[in-house]
Amino acid sequence: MPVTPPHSITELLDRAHAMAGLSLGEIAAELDVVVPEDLRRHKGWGGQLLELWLGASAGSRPEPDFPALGVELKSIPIDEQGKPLESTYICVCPLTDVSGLRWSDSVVCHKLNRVLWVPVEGSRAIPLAERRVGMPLLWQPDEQEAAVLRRDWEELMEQVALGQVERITAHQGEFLQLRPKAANRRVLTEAIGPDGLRIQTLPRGFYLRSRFTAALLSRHYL
DNA sequence: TGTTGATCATGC
DNA sequence: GCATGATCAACA
Repeated sequence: MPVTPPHSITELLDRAHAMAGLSLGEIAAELDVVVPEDLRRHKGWGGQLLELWLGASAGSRPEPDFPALGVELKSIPIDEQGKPLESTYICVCPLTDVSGLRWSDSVVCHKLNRVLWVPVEGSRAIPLAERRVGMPLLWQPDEQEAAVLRRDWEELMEQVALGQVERITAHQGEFLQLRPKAANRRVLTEAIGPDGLRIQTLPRGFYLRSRFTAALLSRHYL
């Protein structure tokens, strides 16, 4: 029952491989964690269970789950055919002081530099406790993927910098999209407005389209 | 039926 | 409020 952070990539992968094939209920039992009825009011439960098992540093800091290893952990819900059921949240989008911000310095770039993807059966037809964990995949974007991600990011951030954040929709971006990320629609944060003045707007987050994660998974597993 | 916009829990 | 972990559910 690992709780200390892994000392190496190898150790992290060993732990992740040991999870493959287990159900969430089995893992929860090992960790003495209660399994909720469903995820409606426990949306991050699965991800946090994996964090516990793998020894990820807890907390809500804007840094990788395994700081010493530079690895970000992402659980990804998949259907019967192994295709992602949801887009993947990456991080919040800065909405002020963004002029001069470069891709290579961005949180998106850093987070996606090394990701440990852990597929989990996500069909709502399967009781939560019975959903199984799949084979983990340690991934780094290849040149083409990185180029598109960079372009998406630059286009979105340019609009943010120009005070056009409220004109951005989730339709934009080939791989990366910008969507609301908040407790509810009444939450406000500061942003740059159309006239360069500060405005209050809904916080936004960067997400990876499921089309992208689907390609990434199939490229490795197929 | 796939996506977009909205929402839920938690810690600080 | 902001950052983490995400999925829900209405609508195109």
